[in-house]
Amino acid sequence: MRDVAEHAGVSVRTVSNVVSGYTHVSPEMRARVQHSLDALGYKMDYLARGLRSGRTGFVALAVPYLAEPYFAELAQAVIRAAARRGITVLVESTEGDSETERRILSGGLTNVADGVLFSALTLPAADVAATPPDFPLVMLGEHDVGDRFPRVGIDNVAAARTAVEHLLEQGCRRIVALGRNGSENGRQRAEGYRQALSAAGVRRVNWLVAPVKDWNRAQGHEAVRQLLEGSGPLPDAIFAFNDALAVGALHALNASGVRVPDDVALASIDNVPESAYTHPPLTSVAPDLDVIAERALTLLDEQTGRQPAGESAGPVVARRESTPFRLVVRASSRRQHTD
Amino acid sequence: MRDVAEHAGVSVRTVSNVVSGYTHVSPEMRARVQHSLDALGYKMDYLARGLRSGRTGFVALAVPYLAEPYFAELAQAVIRAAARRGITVLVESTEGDSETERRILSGGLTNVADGVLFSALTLPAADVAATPPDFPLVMLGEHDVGDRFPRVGIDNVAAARTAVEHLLEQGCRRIVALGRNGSENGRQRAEGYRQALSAAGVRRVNWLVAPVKDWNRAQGHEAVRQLLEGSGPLPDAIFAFNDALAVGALHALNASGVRVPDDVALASIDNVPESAYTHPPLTSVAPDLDVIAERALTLLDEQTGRQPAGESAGPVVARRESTPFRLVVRASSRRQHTD
DNA sequence: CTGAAAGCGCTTACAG
DNA sequence: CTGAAAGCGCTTACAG
Repeated sequence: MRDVAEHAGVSVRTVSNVVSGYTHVSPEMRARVQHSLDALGYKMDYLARGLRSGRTGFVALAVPYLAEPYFAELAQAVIRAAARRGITVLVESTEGDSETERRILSGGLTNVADGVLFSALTLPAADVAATPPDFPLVMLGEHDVGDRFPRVGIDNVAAARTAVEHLLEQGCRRIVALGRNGSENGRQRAEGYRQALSAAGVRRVNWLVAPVKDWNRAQGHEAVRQLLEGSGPLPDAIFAFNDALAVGALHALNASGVRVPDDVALASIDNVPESAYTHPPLTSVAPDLDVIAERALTLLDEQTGRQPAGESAGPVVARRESTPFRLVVRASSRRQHTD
Repeated sequence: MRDVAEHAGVSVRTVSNVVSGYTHVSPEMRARVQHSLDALGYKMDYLARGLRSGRTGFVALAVPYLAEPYFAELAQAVIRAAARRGITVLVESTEGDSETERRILSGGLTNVADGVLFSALTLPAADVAATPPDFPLVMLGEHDVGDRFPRVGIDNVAAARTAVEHLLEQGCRRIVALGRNGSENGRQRAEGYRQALSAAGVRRVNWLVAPVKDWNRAQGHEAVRQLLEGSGPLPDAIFAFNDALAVGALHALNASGVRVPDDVALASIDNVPESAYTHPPLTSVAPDLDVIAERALTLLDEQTGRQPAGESAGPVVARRESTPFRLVVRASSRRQHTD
């Protein structure tokens, strides 16, 4: 920058003003500086800027498993939304490790990022209450860490209820839930499941499986395999807490020659791209990831811009933002083949 | 850091030595400093360190589509490998945009990362030759940008040949290739396909589809749907250039009631997790992503540590590293049901 | 509208 | 083995 200033015969202040898009620079001055900028091939060092200004232009995104389709999609959506704002995303994959989650909460990413978007899995709300993070943070998904920080995601109770209501409409009555209510996420989806059954006056089969942490294909497969090996009566539908579990379930069903949806219908939540290509394709509740990403970034901005003139250094007003979702009906649940 | 120094009654130099793990510090001094470090809750500002030392501890990874399972897996592997070295990964998704790729090549990520791992899609080798990047760079995958920079990935010719040889062993003779040879990646996989057929003395059907850039489920589905609608004779096998295309192909096959593998066998490359759960499960060539990530990081390190005592500021010795792969045989190609 | 100068939090020759 | 000091590339009151 000094070189540029010399080349243009101005002070570094002026160069800084130009590259930062500061308004009060005369056009001819701006043109002259721009010329030198180009001539010397100047490239802003964002780190140095960050050191001085306290802002880096980075946002960190921490997810449990980047390779799980849902999180990969989410990350993609966040990167897209961030790019629109000219900010770069730093992706961290916690691998479901609670130590890593705790480290992130205590600011492990924070001197390199202006804020963090955090999709937690195991983090106890008590920890958050004990040592509240002192940096801009927004939680993604349902994991509950108390209400000190905003959270954005779909209304899981409603999403689960929607999926189960759909199965009921198809005539299913023995609907099993595949997942587990050990996490906040699980509790909410289980609650939606119960609500739908109660409202319809249908007896709960209430059969819950799969460890809390791993809502993946392997767990879904294993759980349903065991169900099929058992001697009990088959359910006539499975509501999986997410698509990964549903894909695993479908695999077990297909392998055993159980017909989907005729013998057992299937519906779940996430609507990952893969679900449109399974055999049969999966009915799933689709969150709008672009909206989630957009809102999350906005809520982060609002925290960054804190500390106004007055004294209002109070805690962030926690908000629970429920983003829209829709049910995508596919063959896995379509009993009466209407189309 | 100054505060810590004061608290411990030493100079900042000493504090810096301690936190950097510099060897020549007396144990008692180290202990005293450590005590102050803990007492004050010191946290290193890596940006400031980077500004001074010229190294940030970040590595950038640029992939075409983060949400494509293969790239999500790759990113996960790179993040894991980087974590072992104490470095953080910055993930960029180019969305297959050549402008973005060019920007990355001209150093768009470089003042924030010590080096970049780049899985390019469209970047012309000529561009790279014209303005060779002046930062540590290693190319991932087969995209050819000339030999100024190391490249790591599987040997695609061999991988494709392996898959096709396997189909031939199953008795298939009319083997169609699903993909396109417009990219380097495509050329190599097409070449492997040809080699396998020639070696077996089998006539090429040589039927190539799907745009260069989008080897995804939708393209695979569409291409095979059109094939099935055509009046020509059906192939007895499809070799898809990657799993995403294969998943799409399988979807079209299943929808048309074509039996896999009995009518048409199917094999591809990537072995993404999804492929173990399709119906039937997909035969695929599995690259070892952990090895790729590990080697890529090592090759980056070697470039960073350049400029030895002597004058050898010559160009990096470009190396083509071929990482191991193995064929995972699943039901989609198993003609004689041996297990 | 523009200059001269301090400082963000570190590291690293240079002395001792 | 440790100190005092310069400087990485920026931004930003403070003057003018």
